[in-house]
Amino acid sequence: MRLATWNVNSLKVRLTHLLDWLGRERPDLVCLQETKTEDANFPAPEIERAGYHALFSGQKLYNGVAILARVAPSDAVTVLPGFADEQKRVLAATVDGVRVVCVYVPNGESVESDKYRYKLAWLAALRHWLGQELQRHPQLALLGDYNIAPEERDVHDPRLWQGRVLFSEPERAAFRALLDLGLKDSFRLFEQPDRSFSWWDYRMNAFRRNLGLRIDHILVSDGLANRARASRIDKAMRALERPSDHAPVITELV
DNA sequence: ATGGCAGGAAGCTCCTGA
Repeated sequence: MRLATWNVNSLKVRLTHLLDWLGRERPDLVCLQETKTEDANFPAPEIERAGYHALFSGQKLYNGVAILARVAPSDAVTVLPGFADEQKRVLAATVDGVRVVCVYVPNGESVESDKYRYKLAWLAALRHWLGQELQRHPQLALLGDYNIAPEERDVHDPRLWQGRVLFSEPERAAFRALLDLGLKDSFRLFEQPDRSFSWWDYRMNAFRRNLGLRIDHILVSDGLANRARASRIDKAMRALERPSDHAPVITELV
């Protein structure tokens, strides 16, 4: 079973890239973030023609998440229980016996921002809910744009990013708190190239210079970790014309 | 160098992202 996550930064703009990529990689399951697409405008026919069922929870302008799966998903949830939120950032469903949770974690803007406090509160609510989900679903995967680089090796210049949003200690602590629930960072279960990142700023030729962060992750429960066989970042998608600023992350399970 | 680049909605500029 091949699991993937990709922040597409507008599904409308990235649809051709997505369909080409689905045909080439044939993932069994894909979590999308930043679809920026209202449900009424979701390109369900094109996705279905590519061989995928689609669940989606979107809104105009910002946010928006979707789950694409070759097997029909069931038991969908579109809200973070106990956390009133207008923003469409969560989608969970069961796919082929695996509980899949797709998240678009708030960016936070800066550590001084109200959005940063919202980010930390949101992450606390996610952790609380996931604790319950794991009790019910030992085979669980949490995929998405976490907007957190967990370790120094996930940041092109840790000294530059020290204390800043996406790499601040409270955010990294929130990430570790997710691991403490019994989740593993599937990318780090395998040997990886140095300076592996999943996001590069559009500006300053950041991609060409590989000035990136690894902020998109696939965490798997202990019940799934022993099925993991490989994980990688599909950096080539960031090199295309008119790319998303994020590259897809793919984890293979037996 | 708080710059730069991209998407969306609006409408010739602004907000947000990371």
